[in-house]
Amino acid sequence: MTTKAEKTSQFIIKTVAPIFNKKGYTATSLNDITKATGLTKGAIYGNFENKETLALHAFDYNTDMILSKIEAYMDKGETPLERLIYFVRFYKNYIDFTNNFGGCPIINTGVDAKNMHPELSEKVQETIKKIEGYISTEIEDGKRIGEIRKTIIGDVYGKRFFSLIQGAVFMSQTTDDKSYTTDCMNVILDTINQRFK
Amino acid sequence: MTTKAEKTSQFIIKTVAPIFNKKGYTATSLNDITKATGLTKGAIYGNFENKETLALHAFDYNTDMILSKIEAYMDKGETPLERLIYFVRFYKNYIDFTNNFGGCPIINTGVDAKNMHPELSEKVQETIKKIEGYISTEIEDGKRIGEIRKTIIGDVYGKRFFSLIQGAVFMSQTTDDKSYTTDCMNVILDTINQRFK
DNA sequence: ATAAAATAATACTGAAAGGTATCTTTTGTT
DNA sequence: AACAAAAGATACCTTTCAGTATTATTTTAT
Repeated sequence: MTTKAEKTSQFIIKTVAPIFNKKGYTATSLNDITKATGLTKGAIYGNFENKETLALHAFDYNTDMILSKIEAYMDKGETPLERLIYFVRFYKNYIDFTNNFGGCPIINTGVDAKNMHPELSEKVQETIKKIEGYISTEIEDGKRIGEIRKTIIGDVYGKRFFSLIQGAVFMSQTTDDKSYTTDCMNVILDTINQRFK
Repeated sequence: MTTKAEKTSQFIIKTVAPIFNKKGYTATSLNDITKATGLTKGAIYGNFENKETLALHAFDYNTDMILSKIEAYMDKGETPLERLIYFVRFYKNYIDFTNNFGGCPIINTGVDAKNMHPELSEKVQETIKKIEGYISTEIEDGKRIGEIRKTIIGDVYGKRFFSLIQGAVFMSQTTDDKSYTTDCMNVILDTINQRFK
């Protein structure tokens, strides 16, 4: 059973998540929050200890949304190599997806929280490691079943691919030019086809 | 002749530039500015119309610093291909360089200004185009003198390389792990050696 | 050296910030 | 339907915010 408070909390997080993502922690004011939710400060502080706690929940909400979507995409593949390819394909439409809530939360929060908010910054780093793990795990699994060359090191390509992905996403979202992501994802797919098999 | 005011203005910009870079526009307060400079609000507002103008000058200061350093590096090369290689080598030490003033201003300001400050965001985009131009110009020049294959398109590799560079820089600076930039710059250098000649 | 002009310090403003204590309303239980 | 408990609204707190008008102090040119 979900209580009223639980539903309100979820509603607040969901409503506020894109605002924190767009404006960053400091620039998002309690006024922004009450205006967006239609609730008063009393309601907000009844459900969350303070602005910081709410921001942490908002980041979790955003990342969970992305991670579950990645996983759903990868599940379409039946072998490690196929799952890896679906992972890359996911990022072809990533910009359209994240534009709905103000851009990539990893980049936005990563930059916003660095130097400003250690706890939030830590969460970003964990998310990065998790997504890199998606890549390296599939590579190592692919090696084990003979689908991917033994010379390909999962960790190396996890970091390398994710660097290119995040770089392309940053460029696309700051210049409003989708060609960065589409081209770079094709580069990754070519690399996989030419060197991984 | 440089007047007192011009020197003070320059001092303020120089002192405040890393603060804006680290904390972002909104999170940087007038109190931060007066404390860092040792000056009072009267002095700040005597030299700058408002906080926004100061932030714009601060961004220009940061980018000019980087652009001049890139150009100095590229000047070491005597041919287009050599200059391109020196360009990439520059980014091998980029993290150590930008750590001194709180990270890459293109990434930091790009994220901070997007959705929040159109004029600053425009400046970031111009800087991106400028640096991509460094890459594509050398490629096209290299093609002209027969140093680089005709099939290599400058614009394409300008965007592609800079995506990987900025991605690696983002990863290195948010995870405090220099290996992203060192590995990715090696990847670019390998690509140049194997496909450009 | 001095007067005029430029520059910086002081003291202040109203607005907005995050947060809280208290009162009111809504909810679930009997 | 009545009541206790939970949830939300109101009104207020202190602090900090960007910005300014005025006063004091340096510079600079004569």
